[in-house]
Amino acid sequence: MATTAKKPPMSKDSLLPLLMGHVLAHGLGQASLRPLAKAAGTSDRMLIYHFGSKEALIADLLTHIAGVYAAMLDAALAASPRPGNRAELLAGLLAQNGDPAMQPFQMLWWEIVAGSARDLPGFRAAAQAMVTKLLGWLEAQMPAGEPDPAGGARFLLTAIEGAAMLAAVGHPDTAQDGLLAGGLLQA
Amino acid sequence: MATTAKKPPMSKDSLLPLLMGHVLAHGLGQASLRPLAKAAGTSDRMLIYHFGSKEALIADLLTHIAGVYAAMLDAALAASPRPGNRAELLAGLLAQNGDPAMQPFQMLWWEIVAGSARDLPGFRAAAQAMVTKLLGWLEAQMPAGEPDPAGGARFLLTAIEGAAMLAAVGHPDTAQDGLLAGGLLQA
DNA sequence: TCGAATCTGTAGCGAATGCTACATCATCTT
DNA sequence: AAGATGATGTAGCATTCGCTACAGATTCGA
Repeated sequence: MATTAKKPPMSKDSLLPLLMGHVLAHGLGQASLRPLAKAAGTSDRMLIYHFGSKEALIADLLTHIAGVYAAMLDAALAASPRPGNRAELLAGLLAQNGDPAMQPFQMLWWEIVAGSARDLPGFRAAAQAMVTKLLGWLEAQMPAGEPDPAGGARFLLTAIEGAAMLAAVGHPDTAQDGLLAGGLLQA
Repeated sequence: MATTAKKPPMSKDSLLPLLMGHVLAHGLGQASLRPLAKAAGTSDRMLIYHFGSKEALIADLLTHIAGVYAAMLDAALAASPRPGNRAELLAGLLAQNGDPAMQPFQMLWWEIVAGSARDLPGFRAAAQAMVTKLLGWLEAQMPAGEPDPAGGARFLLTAIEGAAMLAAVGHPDTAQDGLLAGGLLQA
């Protein structure tokens, strides 16, 4: 009689989005099996069954997150008009990074960077995938008439990531000022 | 008879350098009381006694690390000649960041950034202190005749941190290429 | 239909976690 | 000398950790 859905068959693919939600909300550092399982509506027992180990779960989860990120960029690329110049592109990127909706993703990103720096299993690959994707997206978004789109995209990427880091440590204006002084932004 | 030193009185100040050594070697994420105590030649019991709680210990440790970092920059400032131009300064900074001896510090740095992004107690303050110190150091190191040393320092800081992040995630050349394309480095 | 393979729940294990109770020892004041 | 104060060791507690053993349940092919 009850409206409870009986059999949505559980699988990695059905679990990963729920796990991602928990990790976005609470961070990777505090991600232990029982809370993760609770967030996904299962038990730690099942997580181990499907993923084999926590280490494998985290690795799978990171690749899934990288995939979601890539899809987001693809959607953004299809939706947004090509900016007219570098400053406009950079300003848009900074605004998007600063968007509160992006904050959980940003916080997760720094945990991935830290894990990548320590070469924890799965972290380096996910971080590289996301950076590579972002770099490609940037090249595609470079304004028409750029003499060196690849180099320009790499330049912007470096600036964006530096700005994101400074924002993360509570120097929100420092990067803005620097990019203005460097002529990458217009007042 | 034995040459064992009996009473070096234990204190926060005597413990912090040893704790820092352990954290540089193994990371903050795996820093639990018993291993930390072992590295410092004590017991978890004593760490709690001196610091009150693990949370307070970590906060004290981060402040200490920020102080050590500041002292390192002061020493470097006194020792190094003023570079002749921005590209020279930037190249020197990138080389220093890439130095293998700096790698433990870099890995720790990303953990601090991640903690700061999540606003873990003590992390934001330590990160801000270090960034502020580095920014001041950069301003003092800006080549003579710079029209806007403060803005230039912020610009370089953004670039350096972006480059460091890209190196941490296994894109070691991307930032280099970008900074070349951006005219901040000379080939 | 029936056996086999695939799922899932319950219960728990051994280790590690942060922290505490209690007793002991050293030192310092009066 | 006597007591007070601070420092240290031993032992343990309650909780959480990743993971496993075991037993039902379910599903699917023969």
